[in-house]
Amino acid sequence: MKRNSRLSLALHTLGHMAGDPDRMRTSADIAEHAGTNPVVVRRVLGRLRKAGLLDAEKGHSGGWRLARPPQDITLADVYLALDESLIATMAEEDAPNCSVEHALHRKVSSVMEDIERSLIERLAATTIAEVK
Amino acid sequence: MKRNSRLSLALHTLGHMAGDPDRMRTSADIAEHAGTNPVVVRRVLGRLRKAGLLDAEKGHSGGWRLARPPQDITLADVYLALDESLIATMAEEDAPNCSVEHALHRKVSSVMEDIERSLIERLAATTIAEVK
DNA sequence: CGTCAAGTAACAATTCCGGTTGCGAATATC
DNA sequence: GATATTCGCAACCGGAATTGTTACTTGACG
Repeated sequence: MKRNSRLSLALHTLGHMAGDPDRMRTSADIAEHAGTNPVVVRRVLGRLRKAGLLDAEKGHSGGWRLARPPQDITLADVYLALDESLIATMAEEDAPNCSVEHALHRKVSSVMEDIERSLIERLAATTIAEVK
Repeated sequence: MKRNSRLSLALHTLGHMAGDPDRMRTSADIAEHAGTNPVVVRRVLGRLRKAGLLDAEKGHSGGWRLARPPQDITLADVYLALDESLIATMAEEDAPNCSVEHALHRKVSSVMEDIERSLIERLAATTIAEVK
């Protein structure tokens, strides 16, 4: 798998879960379908669990399941749960003693923050139940 | 220097050039001011040269200079010249034989493209002459 | 008690990026 | 014309980040 695959893996999995919310899935099942490793799956889905989007149960007949109805989970929820920005932030300068550098950083950072807000707004408009 | 520093370096340098457009600067000068290496500077500024934003001259009294008045160079020009997206693209799946995967990819990609357009629009509203 | 599955730590493999060196080409100065 | 200076470029190194993998622990169910 390539880079930046965490969001892809998370959305892909939740998309399938939305289609059959009651089914319990193990990380091995999910990993096989997604073409990756069970540990990787647990790493990614663990974030979603901590964010309250998924429930996980151990032992026999254990696995993963949606913690909320799929209509109540938006793409923004998943994006924010992963805490992994798709919007690059400006490289912070250690010693911003240059006024030009400082002004540029402020300007571009301001734009990027607006863009990030806009992205979240767009993602919040779609739930995982709508993606099939 | 950290990641995503190419745009920072480019904008920083052009910002200074905008304040004194006639001065010729060598990559060694620029590198020292930016705290990096002359070769790195040439790598980054070389892209801007190919995009028509900068002129470079070899030999004695050679160096770098703006190719256009600073009022005619926007942040978007620099961003596009570097051909380095600040917006992450979705990991392309090799075999998109999964309909959920496919639908998700289309949905998210569509949003990301809108966001990228929006970013460029925002960057195009500011010229390097305005950042001081 | 044994099995199954998540949770987690540790390590290897890969990729990406800036930094560095070296050399060639072009141009100004002597 | 010789020399010095500067960009252009290719090759390689090293660090950082990410994914893949192994191994072990914890907890739940039959």
